Amino acid sequence: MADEKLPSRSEDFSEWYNQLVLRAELADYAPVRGCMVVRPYGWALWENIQQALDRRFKATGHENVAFPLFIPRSFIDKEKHHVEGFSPELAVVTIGGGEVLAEPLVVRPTSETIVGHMWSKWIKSYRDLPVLMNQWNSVVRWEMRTKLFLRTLEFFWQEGHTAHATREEAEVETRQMLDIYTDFAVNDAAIPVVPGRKSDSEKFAGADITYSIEAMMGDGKALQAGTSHFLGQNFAEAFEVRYLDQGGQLQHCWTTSWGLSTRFIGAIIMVHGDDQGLVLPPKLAPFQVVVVPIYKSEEEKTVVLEAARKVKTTLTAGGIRVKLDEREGMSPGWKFNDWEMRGVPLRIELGPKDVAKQSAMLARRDRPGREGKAPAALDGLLQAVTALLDEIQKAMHDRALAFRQAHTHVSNSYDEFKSAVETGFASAHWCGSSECEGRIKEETKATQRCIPMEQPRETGACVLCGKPSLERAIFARAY
RNA sequence: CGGGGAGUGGCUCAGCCUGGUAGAGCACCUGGUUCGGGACCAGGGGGUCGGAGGUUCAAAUCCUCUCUCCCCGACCA
Repeated sequence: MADEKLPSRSEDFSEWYNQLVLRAELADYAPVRGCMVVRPYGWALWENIQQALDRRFKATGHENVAFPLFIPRSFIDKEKHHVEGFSPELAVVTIGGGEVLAEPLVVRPTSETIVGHMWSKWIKSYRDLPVLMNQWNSVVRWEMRTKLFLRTLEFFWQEGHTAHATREEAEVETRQMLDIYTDFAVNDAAIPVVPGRKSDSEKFAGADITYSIEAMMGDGKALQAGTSHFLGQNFAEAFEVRYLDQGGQLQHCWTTSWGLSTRFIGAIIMVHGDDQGLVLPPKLAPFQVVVVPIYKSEEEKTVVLEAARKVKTTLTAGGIRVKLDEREGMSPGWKFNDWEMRGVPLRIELGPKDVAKQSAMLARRDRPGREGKAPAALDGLLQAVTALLDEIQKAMHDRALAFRQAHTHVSNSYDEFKSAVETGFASAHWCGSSECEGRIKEETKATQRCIPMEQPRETGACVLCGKPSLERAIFARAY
Protein backbone atom coordinates (compact mmCIF):
# COMPACT_ATOMS: atom_id res chain seq x y z
CA MET A 1 0.00 0.00 0.00
CA ALA A 2 1.19 3.45 -0.78
CA ASP A 3 1.99 5.37 2.34
CA GLU A 4 5.39 6.85 1.80
CA LYS A 5 7.08 8.65 -1.02
CA LEU A 6 9.02 6.75 -3.64
CA PRO A 7 12.73 7.40 -4.05
CA SER A 8 13.11 10.09 -6.66
CA ARG A 9 13.49 8.88 -10.23
CA SER A 10 16.37 11.18 -10.99
CA GLU A 11 18.36 10.41 -7.87
CA ASP A 12 18.15 6.63 -7.91
CA PHE A 13 16.47 5.31 -11.03
CA SER A 14 17.07 1.66 -10.19
CA GLU A 15 15.68 1.88 -6.67
CA TRP A 16 12.77 3.97 -7.92
CA TYR A 17 11.96 1.20 -10.38
CA ASN A 18 12.24 -1.65 -7.90
CA GLN A 19 10.06 0.02 -5.31
CA LEU A 20 7.51 1.18 -7.82
CA VAL A 21 6.95 -2.36 -9.12
CA LEU A 22 6.35 -3.55 -5.56
CA ARG A 23 4.34 -0.60 -4.32
CA ALA A 24 2.06 -0.38 -7.34
CA GLU A 25 1.46 -4.08 -6.76
CA LEU A 26 2.44 -5.10 -10.26
CA ALA A 27 4.65 -7.94 -9.06
CA ASP A 28 6.48 -9.34 -6.05
CA TYR A 29 9.56 -11.45 -5.51
CA ALA A 30 8.96 -15.20 -5.46
CA PRO A 31 10.77 -17.49 -3.01
CA VAL A 32 13.02 -18.74 -5.82
CA ARG A 33 15.90 -16.51 -6.89
CA GLY A 34 15.18 -14.56 -10.02
CA CYS A 35 11.51 -15.48 -10.16
CA MET A 36 8.57 -13.19 -9.69
CA VAL A 37 4.87 -13.33 -9.00
CA VAL A 38 2.82 -11.14 -11.29
CA ARG A 39 0.05 -9.69 -9.16
CA PRO A 40 -3.50 -8.91 -10.33
CA TYR A 41 -2.81 -5.31 -11.33
CA GLY A 42 0.31 -6.31 -13.26
CA TRP A 43 -1.44 -9.20 -14.91
CA ALA A 44 -4.39 -6.99 -15.91
CA LEU A 45 -1.88 -4.77 -17.69
CA TRP A 46 -0.35 -7.81 -19.37
CA GLU A 47 -3.79 -9.01 -20.45
CA ASN A 48 -4.38 -5.71 -22.19
CA ILE A 49 -1.02 -6.03 -23.90
CA GLN A 50 -1.94 -9.56 -24.94
CA GLN A 51 -5.25 -8.46 -26.40
CA ALA A 52 -3.68 -5.59 -28.30
CA LEU A 53 -1.12 -7.93 -29.87
CA ASP A 54 -3.32 -10.96 -30.29
CA ARG A 55 -5.87 -9.12 -32.38
CA ARG A 56 -3.08 -7.92 -34.65
CA PHE A 57 -1.72 -11.47 -34.96
CA LYS A 58 -5.15 -12.87 -35.79
CA ALA A 59 -5.77 -10.08 -38.29
CA THR A 60 -2.65 -11.17 -40.15
CA GLY A 61 -3.69 -14.80 -40.26
CA HIS A 62 -1.89 -16.32 -37.28
CA GLU A 63 -3.40 -19.05 -35.13
CA ASN A 64 -2.66 -19.72 -31.47
CA VAL A 65 -1.25 -23.07 -30.36
CA ALA A 66 0.23 -24.65 -27.25
CA PHE A 67 3.47 -26.60 -27.38
CA PRO A 68 4.78 -28.47 -24.34
CA LEU A 69 7.02 -27.05 -21.64
CA PHE A 70 9.57 -29.86 -21.91
CA ILE A 71 11.87 -30.36 -24.85
CA PRO A 72 14.25 -33.32 -25.29
CA ARG A 73 17.76 -32.09 -24.60
CA SER A 74 18.97 -33.47 -27.92
CA PHE A 75 16.67 -31.09 -29.83
CA ILE A 76 18.61 -28.09 -28.62
CA ASP A 77 21.82 -29.62 -29.94
CA LYS A 78 20.55 -29.93 -33.50
CA GLU A 79 21.13 -26.34 -34.53
CA LYS A 80 24.72 -25.24 -34.09
CA HIS A 81 24.26 -21.61 -33.15
CA HIS A 82 21.18 -22.34 -31.11
CA VAL A 83 22.99 -24.77 -28.85
CA GLU A 84 25.92 -22.39 -28.42
CA GLY A 85 23.62 -19.56 -27.47
CA PHE A 86 21.26 -21.37 -25.15
CA SER A 87 23.25 -24.17 -23.47
CA PRO A 88 24.64 -21.97 -20.71
CA GLU A 89 21.20 -20.89 -19.58
CA LEU A 90 19.14 -24.06 -19.74
CA ALA A 91 17.17 -25.50 -16.86
CA VAL A 92 17.40 -29.28 -17.23
CA VAL A 93 15.16 -31.95 -15.74
CA THR A 94 17.05 -35.18 -15.10
CA ILE A 95 14.67 -36.98 -12.76
CA GLY A 96 10.98 -37.67 -13.29
CA GLY A 97 8.75 -39.64 -10.96
CA GLY A 98 11.75 -40.60 -8.92
CA GLU A 99 13.56 -42.20 -11.87
CA VAL A 100 16.60 -40.86 -13.68
CA LEU A 101 15.41 -40.01 -17.20
CA ALA A 102 16.96 -41.81 -20.16
CA GLU A 103 17.26 -38.44 -21.87
CA PRO A 104 17.26 -35.19 -19.92
CA LEU A 105 14.51 -32.70 -20.70
CA VAL A 106 15.10 -29.00 -20.93
CA VAL A 107 12.50 -26.52 -19.81
CA ARG A 108 11.92 -24.56 -23.03
CA PRO A 109 14.02 -21.44 -23.34
CA THR A 110 12.09 -20.84 -26.60
CA SER A 111 10.35 -23.31 -28.88
CA GLU A 112 11.97 -23.24 -32.31
CA THR A 113 13.33 -26.77 -31.92
CA ILE A 114 10.19 -28.54 -30.85
CA VAL A 115 8.15 -26.55 -33.35
CA GLY A 116 10.59 -27.62 -36.06
CA HIS A 117 10.27 -31.23 -34.99
CA MET A 118 6.49 -31.14 -35.27
CA TRP A 119 6.53 -29.24 -38.53
CA SER A 120 8.64 -31.96 -40.12
CA LYS A 121 5.66 -34.24 -39.53
CA TRP A 122 2.98 -31.78 -40.57
CA ILE A 123 4.46 -30.08 -43.60
CA LYS A 124 4.69 -32.14 -46.78
CA SER A 125 3.50 -29.95 -49.62
CA TYR A 126 3.66 -26.35 -50.79
CA ARG A 127 -0.11 -26.50 -50.21
CA ASP A 128 0.57 -26.80 -46.46
CA LEU A 129 2.34 -23.45 -46.48
CA PRO A 130 2.55 -20.95 -45.04
CA VAL A 131 2.15 -22.13 -41.46
CA LEU A 132 1.44 -19.16 -39.21
CA MET A 133 1.45 -19.93 -35.48
CA ASN A 134 1.75 -18.13 -32.20
CA GLN A 135 1.73 -19.20 -28.58
CA TRP A 136 1.28 -17.36 -25.30
CA ASN A 137 3.39 -19.09 -22.68
CA SER A 138 6.30 -18.78 -20.35
CA VAL A 139 9.89 -19.83 -20.91
CA VAL A 140 12.91 -20.30 -18.66
CA ARG A 141 16.41 -18.97 -19.11
CA TRP A 142 18.86 -19.26 -16.24
CA GLU A 143 20.03 -15.67 -16.18
CA MET A 144 22.75 -14.57 -13.80
CA ARG A 145 21.44 -11.17 -12.92
CA THR A 146 17.73 -10.63 -12.65
CA LYS A 147 15.40 -7.68 -12.26
CA LEU A 148 11.63 -7.65 -11.93
CA PHE A 149 9.99 -7.78 -15.38
CA LEU A 150 13.21 -6.97 -17.23
CA ARG A 151 15.04 -10.22 -16.70
CA THR A 152 13.69 -13.10 -14.65
CA LEU A 153 14.41 -16.82 -14.84
CA GLU A 154 10.90 -17.48 -16.03
CA PHE A 155 9.14 -14.91 -18.13
CA PHE A 156 5.84 -14.67 -19.92
CA TRP A 157 5.70 -13.80 -23.59
CA GLN A 158 4.33 -14.77 -26.93
CA GLU A 159 6.42 -16.60 -29.45
CA GLY A 160 5.35 -16.62 -33.06
CA HIS A 161 6.61 -19.31 -35.43
CA THR A 162 6.01 -19.36 -39.15
CA ALA A 163 7.14 -21.52 -42.07
CA HIS A 164 7.13 -20.41 -45.70
CA ALA A 165 7.85 -21.73 -49.15
CA THR A 166 10.20 -18.97 -50.15
CA ARG A 167 12.86 -16.76 -48.69
CA GLU A 168 10.99 -13.68 -49.84
CA GLU A 169 7.81 -14.68 -48.12
CA ALA A 170 9.62 -15.38 -44.85
CA GLU A 171 11.43 -12.07 -45.05
CA VAL A 172 8.15 -10.25 -45.62
CA GLU A 173 6.69 -12.03 -42.59
CA THR A 174 9.67 -11.09 -40.42
CA ARG A 175 9.32 -7.46 -41.38
CA GLN A 176 5.56 -7.53 -41.04
CA MET A 177 5.81 -8.69 -37.43
CA LEU A 178 8.42 -6.04 -36.68
CA ASP A 179 5.96 -3.48 -38.05
CA ILE A 180 3.21 -4.90 -35.87
CA TYR A 181 5.39 -4.57 -32.77
CA THR A 182 6.25 -1.03 -33.76
CA ASP A 183 2.61 -0.16 -34.30
CA PHE A 184 1.67 -1.65 -30.96
CA ALA A 185 4.47 0.13 -29.10
CA VAL A 186 3.77 3.51 -30.65
CA ASN A 187 -0.01 3.50 -30.77
CA ASP A 188 -1.00 1.41 -27.76
CA ALA A 189 1.90 1.80 -25.33
CA ALA A 190 2.78 5.37 -26.38
CA ILE A 191 6.40 4.27 -26.60
CA PRO A 192 8.33 5.53 -29.58
CA VAL A 193 10.68 2.80 -30.76
CA VAL A 194 13.48 2.47 -33.25
CA PRO A 195 12.92 -0.56 -35.47
CA GLY A 196 16.12 -1.91 -36.88
CA ARG A 197 18.48 -4.77 -37.59
CA LYS A 198 20.81 -6.31 -35.01
CA SER A 199 24.52 -6.85 -35.44
CA ASP A 200 25.78 -10.43 -35.77
CA SER A 201 26.86 -10.55 -32.14
CA GLU A 202 23.47 -9.31 -30.92
CA LYS A 203 21.52 -11.71 -33.12
CA PHE A 204 19.24 -14.47 -31.84
CA ALA A 205 21.10 -17.78 -31.61
CA GLY A 206 20.15 -19.52 -34.83
CA ALA A 207 18.85 -16.55 -36.80
CA ASP A 208 20.17 -15.19 -40.09
CA ILE A 209 18.77 -11.78 -39.34
CA THR A 210 17.35 -10.39 -36.11
CA TYR A 211 15.26 -7.25 -36.10
CA SER A 212 14.23 -5.48 -32.92
CA ILE A 213 12.39 -2.48 -31.65
CA GLU A 214 14.57 -0.46 -29.32
CA ALA A 215 13.11 1.94 -26.77
CA MET A 216 14.79 4.58 -24.65
CA MET A 217 14.08 4.39 -20.95
CA GLY A 218 13.78 7.43 -18.69
CA ASP A 219 17.44 7.16 -17.70
CA GLY A 220 18.63 7.16 -21.30
CA LYS A 221 19.39 3.46 -21.44
CA ALA A 222 18.06 1.24 -24.21
CA LEU A 223 15.67 -1.65 -23.87
CA GLN A 224 15.03 -4.22 -26.58
CA ALA A 225 11.25 -4.29 -26.45
CA GLY A 226 10.46 -6.91 -29.08
CA THR A 227 12.25 -9.02 -31.67
CA SER A 228 11.53 -10.61 -35.02
CA HIS A 229 13.89 -13.19 -36.50
CA PHE A 230 14.45 -14.36 -40.03
CA LEU A 231 15.71 -17.88 -39.43
CA GLY A 232 16.58 -18.71 -43.02
CA GLN A 233 16.61 -22.49 -43.46
CA ASN A 234 18.67 -23.12 -40.34
CA PHE A 235 15.99 -24.81 -38.28
CA ALA A 236 14.30 -26.33 -41.33
CA GLU A 237 17.57 -28.07 -42.15
CA ALA A 238 18.23 -29.12 -38.57
CA PHE A 239 14.76 -30.64 -38.24
CA GLU A 240 14.19 -31.61 -41.87
CA VAL A 241 11.19 -29.40 -42.39
CA ARG A 242 10.69 -29.99 -46.12
CA TYR A 243 7.96 -29.74 -48.71
CA LEU A 244 7.42 -30.70 -52.32
CA ASP A 245 7.07 -27.64 -54.53
CA GLN A 246 4.86 -27.34 -57.59
CA GLY A 247 7.60 -28.80 -59.73
CA GLY A 248 7.90 -31.89 -57.51
CA GLN A 249 11.21 -30.79 -56.00
CA LEU A 250 11.90 -31.36 -52.29
CA GLN A 251 12.65 -27.99 -50.62
CA HIS A 252 13.51 -26.82 -47.13
CA CYS A 253 11.10 -24.34 -45.62
CA TRP A 254 12.07 -20.81 -44.69
CA THR A 255 11.09 -19.97 -41.14
CA THR A 256 10.66 -17.02 -38.80
CA SER A 257 10.09 -16.46 -35.11
CA TRP A 258 9.19 -13.36 -33.14
CA GLY A 259 8.49 -12.50 -29.54
CA LEU A 260 7.46 -9.84 -27.09
CA SER A 261 7.56 -10.45 -23.35
CA THR A 262 6.41 -9.12 -19.98
CA ARG A 263 9.64 -7.15 -20.16
CA PHE A 264 7.50 -4.69 -22.08
CA ILE A 265 5.80 -3.84 -18.78
CA GLY A 266 9.22 -2.74 -17.55
CA ALA A 267 9.47 -0.49 -20.58
CA ILE A 268 6.10 1.11 -19.86
CA ILE A 269 7.20 1.77 -16.28
CA MET A 270 10.58 3.21 -17.20
CA VAL A 271 9.45 5.27 -20.17
CA HIS A 272 6.40 6.93 -18.66
CA GLY A 273 6.73 6.71 -14.87
CA ASP A 274 7.53 9.70 -12.68
CA ASP A 275 8.29 10.51 -9.03
CA GLN A 276 4.62 9.98 -8.16
CA GLY A 277 4.61 6.48 -9.63
CA LEU A 278 3.33 4.79 -12.74
CA VAL A 279 1.86 6.65 -15.67
CA LEU A 280 -0.02 4.14 -17.79
CA PRO A 281 -1.06 4.73 -21.39
CA PRO A 282 -4.87 4.86 -21.60
CA LYS A 283 -5.07 2.11 -24.20
CA LEU A 284 -3.37 -0.41 -21.91
CA ALA A 285 -4.23 0.80 -18.41
CA PRO A 286 -6.28 -1.71 -16.37
CA PHE A 287 -8.36 1.25 -15.27
CA GLN A 288 -8.53 4.22 -17.58
CA VAL A 289 -10.53 6.31 -15.15
CA VAL A 290 -10.77 6.24 -11.38
CA VAL A 291 -13.67 7.95 -9.64
CA VAL A 292 -12.88 9.22 -6.14
CA PRO A 293 -15.98 10.16 -4.20
CA ILE A 294 -15.67 12.92 -1.59
CA TYR A 295 -18.07 13.37 1.29
CA LYS A 296 -18.30 14.22 5.00
CA SER A 297 -21.70 13.27 6.32
CA GLU A 298 -23.78 10.17 5.68
CA GLU A 299 -26.26 12.27 3.68
CA GLU A 300 -23.46 13.55 1.46
CA LYS A 301 -22.13 10.04 1.09
CA THR A 302 -25.47 8.77 -0.17
CA VAL A 303 -25.83 11.56 -2.70
CA VAL A 304 -22.23 11.45 -3.88
CA LEU A 305 -22.04 7.68 -4.22
CA GLU A 306 -25.26 7.62 -6.18
CA ALA A 307 -23.84 10.18 -8.58
CA ALA A 308 -20.52 8.36 -8.70
CA ARG A 309 -22.17 5.09 -9.62
CA LYS A 310 -24.06 6.85 -12.36
CA VAL A 311 -20.77 8.22 -13.67
CA LYS A 312 -19.30 4.74 -13.63
CA THR A 313 -22.28 3.27 -15.46
CA THR A 314 -22.24 5.99 -18.08
CA LEU A 315 -18.54 5.63 -18.80
CA THR A 316 -18.58 1.83 -18.68
CA ALA A 317 -21.40 1.80 -21.21
CA GLY A 318 -19.19 3.97 -23.39
CA GLY A 319 -16.47 1.31 -23.33
CA ILE A 320 -14.25 2.97 -20.71
CA ARG A 321 -12.57 0.90 -18.01
CA VAL A 322 -13.61 2.57 -14.76
CA LYS A 323 -12.74 2.01 -11.11
CA LEU A 324 -14.98 3.55 -8.49
CA ASP A 325 -12.96 3.81 -5.28
CA GLU A 326 -15.53 3.20 -2.56
CA ARG A 327 -13.01 2.23 0.08
CA GLU A 328 -13.89 3.49 3.54
CA GLY A 329 -11.48 5.06 5.93
CA MET A 330 -9.06 6.57 3.43
CA SER A 331 -9.12 10.27 2.87
CA PRO A 332 -9.58 11.58 -0.65
CA GLY A 333 -6.02 12.88 -0.59
CA TRP A 334 -4.74 9.43 0.25
CA LYS A 335 -6.69 7.95 -2.64
CA PHE A 336 -5.38 10.57 -5.05
CA ASN A 337 -1.85 9.57 -4.18
CA ASP A 338 -2.65 5.88 -4.32
CA TRP A 339 -4.10 6.03 -7.84
CA GLU A 340 -1.31 8.26 -8.99
CA MET A 341 1.11 5.58 -7.81
CA ARG A 342 -0.82 3.07 -9.89
CA GLY A 343 -0.79 5.31 -12.92
CA VAL A 344 -4.49 5.60 -13.72
CA PRO A 345 -4.60 8.04 -16.67
CA LEU A 346 -7.60 10.08 -15.58
CA ARG A 347 -9.12 10.81 -12.19
CA ILE A 348 -12.62 12.07 -11.59
CA GLU A 349 -13.23 13.74 -8.25
CA LEU A 350 -16.84 13.86 -7.26
CA GLY A 351 -17.94 15.79 -4.17
CA PRO A 352 -21.17 17.40 -2.97
CA LYS A 353 -20.34 20.67 -4.74
CA ASP A 354 -19.82 18.86 -8.04
CA VAL A 355 -23.00 16.88 -7.70
CA ALA A 356 -24.91 20.09 -6.95
CA LYS A 357 -23.49 21.71 -10.07
CA GLN A 358 -23.95 18.60 -12.21
CA SER A 359 -20.25 18.56 -12.95
CA ALA A 360 -17.11 16.65 -12.08
CA MET A 361 -13.50 17.58 -11.47
CA LEU A 362 -11.00 15.91 -13.79
CA ALA A 363 -7.29 15.42 -13.23
CA ARG A 364 -4.87 14.01 -15.78
CA ARG A 365 -2.12 11.72 -14.56
CA ASP A 366 0.33 12.75 -17.25
CA ARG A 367 0.61 16.31 -16.00
CA PRO A 368 0.35 18.03 -12.64
CA GLY A 369 -2.74 19.79 -11.31
CA ARG A 370 -6.29 19.51 -12.48
CA GLU A 371 -8.00 20.16 -15.75
CA GLY A 372 -9.42 23.37 -14.35
CA LYS A 373 -13.12 23.49 -15.04
CA ALA A 374 -14.85 20.18 -15.26
CA PRO A 375 -17.34 19.45 -18.01
CA ALA A 376 -20.51 21.40 -17.48
CA ALA A 377 -22.84 18.45 -17.10
CA LEU A 378 -22.62 14.74 -16.64
CA ASP A 379 -24.31 14.31 -20.03
CA GLY A 380 -21.16 15.49 -21.72
CA LEU A 381 -18.87 13.45 -19.53
CA LEU A 382 -18.37 10.45 -21.77
CA GLN A 383 -17.38 12.66 -24.67
CA ALA A 384 -15.07 14.73 -22.53
CA VAL A 385 -13.42 11.67 -21.01
CA THR A 386 -12.99 9.94 -24.34
CA ALA A 387 -11.40 13.03 -25.80
CA LEU A 388 -9.12 13.47 -22.80
CA LEU A 389 -7.96 9.85 -22.89
CA ASP A 390 -7.04 10.29 -26.55
CA GLU A 391 -5.17 13.46 -25.70
CA ILE A 392 -3.32 11.76 -22.87
CA GLN A 393 -2.38 8.83 -25.09
CA LYS A 394 -0.97 11.19 -27.68
CA ALA A 395 0.72 13.51 -25.19
CA MET A 396 2.47 10.58 -23.53
CA HIS A 397 3.87 9.45 -26.84
CA ASP A 398 4.96 12.93 -27.87
CA ARG A 399 6.64 13.50 -24.55
CA ALA A 400 8.52 10.20 -24.75
CA LEU A 401 9.52 10.94 -28.34
CA ALA A 402 10.75 14.41 -27.42
CA PHE A 403 12.79 12.89 -24.59
CA ARG A 404 14.35 10.33 -26.90
CA GLN A 405 15.17 12.94 -29.50
CA ALA A 406 16.71 15.19 -26.88
CA HIS A 407 18.86 12.28 -25.71
CA THR A 408 19.88 10.97 -29.10
CA HIS A 409 23.09 12.39 -30.47
CA VAL A 410 24.33 12.09 -34.02
CA SER A 411 27.95 11.35 -33.27
CA ASN A 412 30.63 11.91 -35.86
CA SER A 413 33.66 11.45 -33.64
CA TYR A 414 34.54 8.92 -30.99
CA ASP A 415 34.72 11.66 -28.35
CA GLU A 416 31.20 12.77 -29.19
CA PHE A 417 30.13 9.15 -29.18
CA LYS A 418 31.56 8.49 -25.73
CA SER A 419 29.77 11.41 -24.16
CA ALA A 420 26.54 10.62 -26.04
CA VAL A 421 26.22 7.12 -24.61
CA GLU A 422 26.60 8.55 -21.10
CA THR A 423 23.10 10.01 -21.35
CA GLY A 424 21.32 8.30 -24.24
CA PHE A 425 21.60 6.99 -27.77
CA ALA A 426 24.47 7.63 -30.10
CA SER A 427 23.70 7.44 -33.80
CA ALA A 428 27.01 6.66 -35.43
CA HIS A 429 28.58 5.28 -38.55
CA TRP A 430 30.01 1.86 -37.94
CA CYS A 431 32.06 -0.29 -40.27
CA GLY A 432 30.11 -3.40 -39.35
CA SER A 433 33.01 -5.30 -37.84
CA SER A 434 32.58 -7.13 -34.58
CA GLU A 435 36.09 -5.95 -33.63
CA CYS A 436 34.98 -2.32 -33.50
CA GLU A 437 31.72 -3.32 -31.87
CA GLY A 438 33.59 -5.25 -29.18
CA ARG A 439 36.05 -2.47 -28.49
CA ILE A 440 33.24 0.06 -28.23
CA LYS A 441 31.47 -2.15 -25.73
CA GLU A 442 34.61 -2.60 -23.70
CA GLU A 443 35.49 1.08 -23.65
CA THR A 444 32.05 2.64 -23.32
CA LYS A 445 29.72 -0.15 -22.08
CA ALA A 446 27.52 0.73 -25.05
CA THR A 447 26.31 -2.01 -27.36
CA GLN A 448 25.01 -1.91 -30.88
CA ARG A 449 21.24 -1.71 -30.47
CA CYS A 450 20.25 -1.79 -34.11
CA ILE A 451 20.74 -0.36 -37.54
CA PRO A 452 17.54 1.68 -37.92
CA MET A 453 15.35 0.72 -40.85
CA GLU A 454 14.68 4.33 -41.64
CA GLN A 455 17.64 6.60 -41.95
CA PRO A 456 19.03 9.12 -44.39
CA ARG A 457 21.18 7.63 -47.15
CA GLU A 458 24.62 8.92 -46.47
CA THR A 459 28.12 7.57 -46.48
CA GLY A 460 30.48 8.13 -43.61
CA ALA A 461 33.39 6.76 -41.64
CA CYS A 462 33.26 4.27 -38.77
CA VAL A 463 33.26 6.24 -35.55
CA LEU A 464 36.04 4.02 -34.21
CA CYS A 465 38.28 2.80 -37.06
CA GLY A 466 37.36 5.32 -39.75
CA LYS A 467 36.66 2.76 -42.44
CA PRO A 468 33.87 3.60 -44.88
CA SER A 469 30.30 3.02 -43.76
CA LEU A 470 26.99 3.21 -45.58
CA GLU A 471 24.65 3.53 -42.65
CA ARG A 472 24.42 4.56 -39.06
CA ALA A 473 23.72 2.29 -36.11
CA ILE A 474 22.26 3.16 -32.73
CA PHE A 475 24.59 2.47 -29.82
CA ALA A 476 23.57 2.72 -26.17
CA ARG A 477 23.97 1.20 -22.78
CA ALA A 478 21.21 -1.32 -22.46
CA TYR A 479 19.14 -3.24 -19.97
C1' C B 1 30.27 -16.46 -10.96
C1' G B 2 33.78 -12.15 -9.00
C1' G B 3 33.62 -7.25 -5.94
C1' G B 4 30.54 -4.41 -2.41
C1' G B 5 26.13 -3.88 0.89
C1' A B 6 22.07 -6.08 3.63
C1' G B 7 18.61 -9.87 5.99
C1' U B 8 15.13 -8.45 13.28
C1' G B 9 6.25 -8.37 13.13
C1' G B 10 3.49 -6.49 6.41
C1' C B 11 7.21 -2.01 5.63
C1' U B 12 11.54 1.20 7.33
C1' C B 13 14.85 0.37 11.00
C1' A B 14 17.13 0.37 16.44
C1' G B 15 19.32 -3.44 19.55
C1' C B 16 24.77 -6.85 18.02
C1' C B 17 30.91 -4.07 19.29
C1' U B 18 30.54 -5.23 25.44
C1' G B 19 25.70 -12.54 25.29
C1' G B 20 21.04 -12.16 30.21
C1' U B 21 15.47 -14.34 27.12
C1' A B 22 12.95 -8.55 21.63
C1' G B 23 11.73 -2.59 20.69
C1' A B 24 10.14 2.06 17.82
C1' G B 25 7.58 4.48 13.77
C1' C B 26 4.39 3.33 9.86
C1' A B 27 0.81 -0.46 8.19
C1' C B 28 -3.21 -3.87 10.16
C1' C B 29 -7.87 -4.75 13.61
C1' U B 30 -11.85 -2.30 17.01
C1' G B 31 -14.44 2.20 18.64
C1' G B 32 -15.05 7.42 18.14
C1' U B 33 -14.08 12.08 15.81
C1' U B 34 -12.57 13.22 10.63
C1' C B 35 -12.81 13.50 5.04
C1' G B 36 -11.93 18.90 -1.74
C1' G B 37 -4.04 16.48 -1.69
C1' G B 38 -1.00 11.16 2.08
C1' A B 39 -6.34 12.86 9.27
C1' C B 40 -6.49 12.33 14.81
C1' C B 41 -7.37 10.01 19.68
C1' A B 42 -7.92 5.56 22.53
C1' G B 43 -7.53 0.37 22.76
C1' G B 44 -5.70 -4.24 20.38
C1' G B 45 -3.37 -8.37 17.38
C1' G B 46 1.14 -9.84 15.26
C1' G B 47 8.10 -11.48 15.46
C1' U B 48 11.32 -19.13 17.89
C1' C B 49 15.58 -12.00 15.03
C1' G B 50 16.62 -15.63 6.79
C1' G B 51 17.99 -21.13 7.61
C1' A B 52 21.17 -25.12 9.70
C1' G B 53 24.95 -26.41 12.97
C1' G B 54 28.37 -25.02 16.91
C1' U B 55 30.37 -22.37 21.56
C1' U B 56 27.93 -21.15 26.35
C1' C B 57 24.38 -21.93 32.43
C1' A B 58 22.33 -18.52 28.69
C1' A B 59 22.75 -16.47 21.56
C1' A B 60 19.21 -11.44 17.63
C1' U B 61 24.24 -10.64 19.76
C1' C B 62 30.17 -14.89 19.30
C1' C B 63 31.98 -18.95 15.47
C1' U B 64 31.11 -22.14 10.89
C1' C B 65 28.26 -23.37 6.78
C1' U B 66 24.17 -22.09 3.78
C1' C B 67 19.97 -19.39 1.37
C1' U B 68 17.97 -14.81 -0.36
C1' C B 69 17.76 -9.67 -1.83
C1' C B 70 20.08 -4.95 -3.58
C1' C B 71 24.28 -2.26 -6.19
C1' C B 72 28.73 -2.81 -9.70
C1' G B 73 30.91 -6.35 -13.64
C1' A B 74 30.70 -10.94 -17.14
C1' C B 75 25.63 -13.46 -19.65
C1' C B 76 20.83 -12.12 -21.68
C1' A B 77 14.18 -10.79 -23.91
